[in-house]
Amino acid sequence: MNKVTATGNLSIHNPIADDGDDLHFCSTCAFGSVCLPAGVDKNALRELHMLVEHVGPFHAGDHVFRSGDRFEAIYAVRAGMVKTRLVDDAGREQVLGFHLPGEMVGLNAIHPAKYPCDAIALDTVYVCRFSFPALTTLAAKIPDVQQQLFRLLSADIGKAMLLAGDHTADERLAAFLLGLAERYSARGFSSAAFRLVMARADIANYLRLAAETVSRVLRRFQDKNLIRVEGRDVELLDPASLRRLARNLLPG
Amino acid sequence: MNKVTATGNLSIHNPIADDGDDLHFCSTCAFGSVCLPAGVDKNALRELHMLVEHVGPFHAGDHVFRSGDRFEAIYAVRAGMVKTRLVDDAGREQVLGFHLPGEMVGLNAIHPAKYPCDAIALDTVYVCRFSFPALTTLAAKIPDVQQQLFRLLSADIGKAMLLAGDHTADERLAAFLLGLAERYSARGFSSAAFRLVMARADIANYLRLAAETVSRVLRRFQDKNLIRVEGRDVELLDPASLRRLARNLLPG
DNA sequence: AAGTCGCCTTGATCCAGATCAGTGTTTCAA
DNA sequence: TTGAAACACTGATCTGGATCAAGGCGACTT
Repeated sequence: MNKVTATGNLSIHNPIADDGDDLHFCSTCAFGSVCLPAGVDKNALRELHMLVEHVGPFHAGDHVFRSGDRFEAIYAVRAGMVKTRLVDDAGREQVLGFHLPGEMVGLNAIHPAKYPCDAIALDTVYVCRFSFPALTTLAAKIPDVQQQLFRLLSADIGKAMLLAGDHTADERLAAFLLGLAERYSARGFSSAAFRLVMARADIANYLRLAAETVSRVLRRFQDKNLIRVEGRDVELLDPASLRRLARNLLPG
Repeated sequence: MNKVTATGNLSIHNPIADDGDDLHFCSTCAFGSVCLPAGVDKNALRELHMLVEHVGPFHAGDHVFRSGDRFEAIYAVRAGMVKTRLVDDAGREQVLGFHLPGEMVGLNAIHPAKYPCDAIALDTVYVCRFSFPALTTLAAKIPDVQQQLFRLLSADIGKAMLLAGDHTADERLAAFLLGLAERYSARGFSSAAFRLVMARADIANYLRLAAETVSRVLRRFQDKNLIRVEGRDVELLDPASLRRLARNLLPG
């Protein structure tokens, strides 16, 4: 995980004054390719950095934003894990996703112009806040920024559609574990072993399963030597077999 | 439905020379608000019209694009209905959506840069083709175009997420019928009675149900006087009750 | 170190919807 | 007008995963 110096709740500090950790973070962030010095116009780049506010820390259970809040900004997770969810009028929760460091949150709020879901910290979380009006202005000036936004939005449609398919509990869980592994790996963390920061109930809800089913399937995967589970820590012992299980549900 | 003069397969003609029917279509299209003369810059507007190619007709079963094709353009349906689907390596189909006149197809292809799904005409279909590179260039110049693209993309994320929820067959079907009604109504068609252009099997697949279940639920809805079904024609007799059934699954 | 609270796991039972099997019905070609 | 094929409906049975019901197992308090 990124080590981030605590700076008090909701503190905002100038990113340009930030230290090496921040640069390391940016290199793995969803906006990294455009945030980091490339062939891009230097002034424009400075503008992108100017509009980023570093916010945090949030603690487990804190809301980054709430359903119904007016949409003003999208967020990149800097550290920790964020869960998005909606709660229907019967009070039932529906988990929409988990967001790792480097991933964006809030893209689904552009259309309704209000956040359509809650974003909740699962552990200690730091985020980058991108004012959306400022970002669109910048996007009109820097083609790479616009492209990246289109790509991020489009990718989310694809992800959501995959999850909507009808798949067995085994397929879903295998795909979930591999998906996490791949995302951790893309951000520079280990893809073989990682921590399930969220509760079993959250995993279950996200995958549209019962918590009991998640327990049982993890157990079964362990018995077949596909994984090793110990509490919230997982190790993928046989990614190839998992991939075979999940093949109908993985991107591609 | 829009009456469109047949012009031969894949014919392309200059939209600026188009007749009144096209204008009527544009007023109900997803891009209508930006395509049609508003307070917008006239030259820019002309550019948007310039980059639109009218393509068609496609006939039932024809592909508008195929999975794996290089992504170059997004499409607005002008007339008819388009189904998007993917086929996994085991040959099983997964229906991703149905697209009515005025709706966009292909937004989920931006990220992978290849179409991740097939788009197939369900009946006689005409589309507007928007070259994506041209569109992004234009979006950088006209804020309304950029905004509209962001909104369309964001809205699709929300739709896909709702479908991913776990819901009973009754909820799904009620929401499906109401959703269609609302979309037809938004495009200027009747919301009380319309035709299910797609086969029962497609509806079932889209809703992750068996075709038999769709039959049975429609039957049950009819017995409860919620709808009247006759072949592929439906009439919504009691939208209020349907809405109550579907409340956990409808936007909002 | 004992109690409490939040998970997590395991076993037993149940049920919504899938699957299987068979029968109409519509469409359309010749 | 007949035949064939695709589609739609209905009934009987089966099943994956939900639900119900108990424990177990840390991680904090006190």
